Amino acid sequence: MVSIKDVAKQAGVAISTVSKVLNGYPNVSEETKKKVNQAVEELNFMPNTVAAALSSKQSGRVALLLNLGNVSQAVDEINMQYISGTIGRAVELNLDVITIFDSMLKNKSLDEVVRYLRSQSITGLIIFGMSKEDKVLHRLIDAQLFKIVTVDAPLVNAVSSAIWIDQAAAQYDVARKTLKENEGNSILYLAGKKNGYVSGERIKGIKRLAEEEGLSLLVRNGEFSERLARELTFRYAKKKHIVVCASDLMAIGAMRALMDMDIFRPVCGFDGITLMGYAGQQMNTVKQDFGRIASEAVTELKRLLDGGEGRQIVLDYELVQMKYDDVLI
Amino acid sequence: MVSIKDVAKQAGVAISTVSKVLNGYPNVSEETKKKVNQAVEELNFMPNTVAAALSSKQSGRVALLLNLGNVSQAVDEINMQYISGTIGRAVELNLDVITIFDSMLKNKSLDEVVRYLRSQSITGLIIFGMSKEDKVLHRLIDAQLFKIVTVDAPLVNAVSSAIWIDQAAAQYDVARKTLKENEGNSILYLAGKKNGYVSGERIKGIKRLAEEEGLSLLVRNGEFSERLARELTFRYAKKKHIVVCASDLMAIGAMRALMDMDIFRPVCGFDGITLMGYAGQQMNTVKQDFGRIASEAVTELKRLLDGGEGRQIVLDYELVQMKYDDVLI
DNA sequence: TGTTTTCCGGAAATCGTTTTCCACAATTAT
DNA sequence: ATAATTGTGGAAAACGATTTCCGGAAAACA
Repeated sequence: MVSIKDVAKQAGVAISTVSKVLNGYPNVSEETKKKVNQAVEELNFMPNTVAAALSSKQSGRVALLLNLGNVSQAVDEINMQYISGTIGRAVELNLDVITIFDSMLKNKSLDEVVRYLRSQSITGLIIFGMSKEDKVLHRLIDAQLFKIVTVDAPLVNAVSSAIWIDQAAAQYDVARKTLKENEGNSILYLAGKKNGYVSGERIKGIKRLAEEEGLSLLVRNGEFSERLARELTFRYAKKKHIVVCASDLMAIGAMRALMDMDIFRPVCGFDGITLMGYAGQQMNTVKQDFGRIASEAVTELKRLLDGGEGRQIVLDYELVQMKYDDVLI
Repeated sequence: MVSIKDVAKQAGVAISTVSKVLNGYPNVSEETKKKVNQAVEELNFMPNTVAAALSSKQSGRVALLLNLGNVSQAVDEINMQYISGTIGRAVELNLDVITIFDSMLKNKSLDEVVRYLRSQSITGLIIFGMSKEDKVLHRLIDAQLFKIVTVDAPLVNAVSSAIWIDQAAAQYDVARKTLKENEGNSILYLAGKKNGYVSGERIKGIKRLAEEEGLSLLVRNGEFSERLARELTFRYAKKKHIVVCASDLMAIGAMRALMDMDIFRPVCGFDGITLMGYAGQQMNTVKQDFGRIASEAVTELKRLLDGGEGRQIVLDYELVQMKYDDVLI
């Protein structure tokens, strides 16, 4: 394997000089740079990222932490977009990505998690979809031992950034649109996880709408479960209701229940997943571009790794209607 | 960070001795082992995998190569199962996993790919869903520079194993079952990719069935596309046909087309993805356990890395009918 | 011309392991 | 008792980078 040593020999310079050129340090003359770069070309040299990671604690090894909480095909789609978005951008920024699932961290103490990450020379993390209850992750962020970007969790400090879309506003918007299109004055809201950050925000949004418009509002906890949404709809949905759901999957469950009950009332969802096209009925939903969110998260993490300060980033969303033709491939 | 050096000091032995204990080498007395293990406990030591990888070219860094060819939510489900299956098992076997998408390898020469893998200290690969046309990957396997496990591609040599299910038999079985349940004598077969290994095998299976049963068989290429399956069904499906599809997604497209045409004929699919539950009609399909396949692939790769010889492994499958209740979460 | 400053490039230590080789002690064989 | 064998642990050289520090040449200043 061709190493930096071979490049140095070929270029007739010292190893350290090659390293400097490669990493764009100052104090290297143009002439020397040229020699080195030429040698790199000739030898087809590519630096060993493992050695680099060992040597400088800086070299970008990054963990992607996914919450596989409910495994379902709907979530699969979202997670795949997270993963491909993350890895794609990471390659562009020369970061190595290790994918980790929350299940691998279960029953681990903070100490063990830190040790595991350190043993992998990981210096940065991107955490997707973490819940309020996850004590270990919270303490991990608090400890400020790693640069962290959270997605959909408002946790910011000196070395951690947070990326999200304004869930409350989005929920408000999509429900309001559905309402206006259908002339109702009563809402059944099927919420997500009790302890989820996004769920809480979405509830705020729907409450604001109800207040502003003077609507009656019935909130039930659907745990992001299609089955539960179905059951809750059977139990609580009245003819007057517009059913607003905290996720597309729940919206599909609700819609199916309504169809079984021969009640034809509007339902709206949240996420913009493909499955919505198969729901049998066109619905409003909030489309989040998960790939872009992931890509932004990586970009932000890179900024943190380069010494940037933690901050919040709010991304935009889009209201769409999804039907079969749109999702057909 | 606590290193092997600290452990050595704590245990009152040499660094090399600690390493030997950790890696289970012989020529270490029980007493010394005990001392070392105790020190490891006390210091909460965890070896730095990066340093290990650098030092011994053996230390298990493994790449997971995914073909994202058609991105669709159906494939997302499959890929997520591949990914989680791979990573889950890899953790158990102490392997690091780097996830790579085929798109990252596009337009790269064999040399570049090899260099990239080497620069990452990757010694083993698992390749999911590769096509016959992929010259670079074929040459990569031929070169025998890396231990490789292919899934659904019959490429075996001294250092590469292949894992698959018997696609021909599975296609034969599921079509035969559907046929027997419905008393037809004519098949419209919507095939997958022209150059896919699995597609070819499945065609063999359906041909054998047609021969054995004396059925008329019309084969059309559906490219694993739901849209194309839909169009082909509109164009070619006759009342007498049973429509056999090389994937669930195509089966859904075909089923929808039939419904639009008010022809009610059986359709069968292949894969066993969740989306089948939303098709509106219960269908036969072949259920492949992708998570298990991935897990077996990792196990096999580990065997190769430990010096095992390349071989073939054939996994089993299951015929199922999928309906909404089964997929509801 | 002599002194200071700036600019370049190299030598060497370091990161945390693995692995080879060697020395010593303990055991066995002669 | 001496020689040969074995078992056990340590010293030290890798692995391939990064990074600190230092010395000499060139440029700037006096």
